[in-house]
Amino acid sequence: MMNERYNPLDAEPKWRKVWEDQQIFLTRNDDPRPKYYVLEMFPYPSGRIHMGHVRNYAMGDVVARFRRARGYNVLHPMGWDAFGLPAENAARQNNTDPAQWTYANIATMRAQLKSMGLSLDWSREIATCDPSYYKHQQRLFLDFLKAGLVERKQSKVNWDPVDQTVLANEQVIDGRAWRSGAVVEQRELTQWFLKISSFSQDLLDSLDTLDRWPEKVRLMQKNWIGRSEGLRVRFAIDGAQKDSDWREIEVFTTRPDTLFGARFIALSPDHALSKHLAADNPALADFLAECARMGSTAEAIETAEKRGFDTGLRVVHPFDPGWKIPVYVANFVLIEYGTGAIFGCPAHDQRDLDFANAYGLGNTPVVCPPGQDAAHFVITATAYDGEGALINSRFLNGMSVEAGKAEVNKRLCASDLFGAPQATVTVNYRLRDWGISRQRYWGCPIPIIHCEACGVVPVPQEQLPVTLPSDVEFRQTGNPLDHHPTWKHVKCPICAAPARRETDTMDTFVDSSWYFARFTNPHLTDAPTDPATANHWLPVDQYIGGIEHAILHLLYSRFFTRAMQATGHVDLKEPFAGLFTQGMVVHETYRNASGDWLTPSEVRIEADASGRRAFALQGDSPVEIGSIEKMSKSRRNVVDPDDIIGAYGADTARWFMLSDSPPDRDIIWSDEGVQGAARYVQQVWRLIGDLAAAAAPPAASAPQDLALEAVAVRRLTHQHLLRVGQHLDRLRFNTVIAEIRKFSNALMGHLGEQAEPVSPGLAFAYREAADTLAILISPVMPHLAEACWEQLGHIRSICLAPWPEVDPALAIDDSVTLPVQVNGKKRGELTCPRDWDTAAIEKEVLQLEAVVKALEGRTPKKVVVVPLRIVNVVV
RNA sequence: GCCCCUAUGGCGGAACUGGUAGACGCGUCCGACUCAAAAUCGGAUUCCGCAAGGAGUGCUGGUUCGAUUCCGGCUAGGGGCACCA
Repeated sequence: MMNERYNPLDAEPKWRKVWEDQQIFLTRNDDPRPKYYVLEMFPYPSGRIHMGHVRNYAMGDVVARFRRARGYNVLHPMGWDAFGLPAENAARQNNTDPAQWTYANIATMRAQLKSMGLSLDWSREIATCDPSYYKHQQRLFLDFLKAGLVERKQSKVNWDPVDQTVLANEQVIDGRAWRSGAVVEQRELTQWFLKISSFSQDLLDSLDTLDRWPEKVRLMQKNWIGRSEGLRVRFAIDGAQKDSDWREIEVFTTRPDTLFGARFIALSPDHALSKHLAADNPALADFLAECARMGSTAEAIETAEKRGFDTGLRVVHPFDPGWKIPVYVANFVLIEYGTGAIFGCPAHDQRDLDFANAYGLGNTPVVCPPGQDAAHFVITATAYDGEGALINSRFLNGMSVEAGKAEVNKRLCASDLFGAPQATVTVNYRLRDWGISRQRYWGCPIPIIHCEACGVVPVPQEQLPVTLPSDVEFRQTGNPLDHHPTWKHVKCPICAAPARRETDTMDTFVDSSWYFARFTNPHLTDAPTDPATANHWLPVDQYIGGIEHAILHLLYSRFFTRAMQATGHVDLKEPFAGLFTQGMVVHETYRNASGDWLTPSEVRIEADASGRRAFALQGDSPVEIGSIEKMSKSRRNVVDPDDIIGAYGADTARWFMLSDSPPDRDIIWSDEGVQGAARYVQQVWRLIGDLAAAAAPPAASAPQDLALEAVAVRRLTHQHLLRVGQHLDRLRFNTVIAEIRKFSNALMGHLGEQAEPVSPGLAFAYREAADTLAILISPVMPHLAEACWEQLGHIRSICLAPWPEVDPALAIDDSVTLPVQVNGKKRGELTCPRDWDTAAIEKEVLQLEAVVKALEGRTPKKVVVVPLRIVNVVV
């Protein structure tokens, strides 16, 4: 018998070498088995992996290994989201080359990921900063351009004054830049846009088909797309010339039912009419300038008063030619949404009420809440936006809000203003087009040439890739490509005249919007994808990553897949059939008396019945144990994966990462927990050793008659095999681990009670149990599983072993133990054959001593028998 | 402000579609081994109670033979959106 301790630090590298030498995780595109594509969000090569990566990739690897054992041809690739600002910042600080910095980081992190024992097909590795990748991204851009999915337009953009670049709306959080944290300014620039809004409705509708996505993510995307149905209404400007450009104002409203409550029209300061009027009205021009200066931070918006400027214009109410309504320019009206103009109904919209109260415009209640007296219902400081009956609204009086909307829609769509319908029913979306221009060096160049004569000219496909120059200067602020002496000067592809390259590069979210497709044929040189292969592998069956990408990355990828479908690169709409969002890794924080944060490795913990205390290793002074928070450099509550793997091995780290907490919730990293996992590694090793000593040879067949205890062991095996498989299917890794521990606990208990010698039947049962245990742990602890497998006498890698089949006859007991309740309180148990009918159970239950006692002579009113579950005697 | 999610022992959490609440682990306590410690192994561990027994899944009401699970009302914590008309 061999009961030496298992040494993961020796064993793990050995097994990884075996996998690599035998190319076990190489995936062939022409493998005939059913496909399964599992993908974890690829990392940004920041320098080192962190515990969040360990958790993410451990989960994906369990899925990959489990599916492989279940007979699937698994695609499980890895790559690098390698463009982005940190490389440029490092270049600026240390005078290094962004490419060198990035590739050095990749080398470090690749080695770290390999030390985790992930079953990745490294032959498919890609880096988005490599010309062999971004060449195809440029091709996609040009194809999208041709298909009308790209637009160049002047637009008001979010400008990050620190990073000196443009940000998408999604990258502005509380008025601040998502990366630099700077307060974002508004600027007018010409930008490239991807027309994500042309898919608004489809992106919304298809959310319903994503039944293996978290409800939360679908809801967030739904809100982000922000569909609202309403009416565009054209108001004639009072006294305007018939043929004037400024004879009407169009507004968007979702409350046409409140049209008789209108008190004003408000234009956005950026509305064309506002600017037109300001041209010969200096006071208005001043007001517009003031609005432009106003910050867009959350606080600024929160505290900003509603301010307006009376233009002096009046419009005509669409239902009453004699009713004139004043036109204001108001600071709270957004140019980007709807038509950039609204009609104000103060009684039923809080913003409108605030504005009306500030300018003495009054209000007319037109919706009367249920139970209120219409004659006495007044609005003063709080608008009413609920349901009710319409009042003060002529032909709408008495109608519900819903009916009123329908009536107004019907009438206004049918009536005429200047030869066109006065109103149209429309749908508005909050989702806006995706501005991708960035004034940065370390990104994918936009393959466009600007020519004085020919205008905007796409770079001809055969000239792709447009590569980044390597000799760049980072000491100036702004875009290094713009400062480069030669790079941007080219000949126009059409007329050969001197022309200028586009110096903006693409938002890095573009890079990650199609990498999952590239993995299917990653080294193809003449096209982004080969559609047959891409269509075979896609969609990704299981995608795993952080919830922080719920909107940005996932929505962009959904758009990109549609755009790639429209341009013939793939033939599907939804890239990710299954999505799983894992929780963060969190840890206690430690602070010494002078308020400095300490890392976990600088702290010693003492615990007894009175609680836990911490002391600094240096000086042994007491340390305050603070709140549990996401691992971060600022709080120093980080644990380095290298340290853990170096001390305990990868299997222990993986096992602990997946135990305890449900995978979608945060997990608290604790040293005690890791030690528990390390203990279990040794337990399994001992148990397998003991079982191996008593087990039948590999591939032995079952003896004819099995003794009772042999059947009992087989039942244990098949019952736990069944449950582990069920939990794995549902990605419930914490309960997977609990079931495996239950199984090994039961086997240890059994082995402890068993007297020598072992019968042939029992030897067979041990063989089955040990083989099964090794396979059950193999997705989570692959190195240990290999060592156990070898110990059990197997020659080929456990990675090639099929997942055992559950024998239903063994997985299901033929007798059941039913809890017996009297009036809902448990009083006893009844063990009976599985197939007993209700009547037999009822009869037996009423004779149970505990039941008779609890009845105290009373007659049962009713006996509820739930088959295989419970019996309840009701008195 | 609007929308959503969550709440179970000392701690992380388990409980399939309404059916024995607390699986599995961590911690703690007791014991074995040891000169001793570590490691390891065995036992106990929701609360009250010596016990019989009783109470118990944030609070509160309801549906049900039976509720952690379903419904209504609250409280607390977390998240998303936010002058979106």
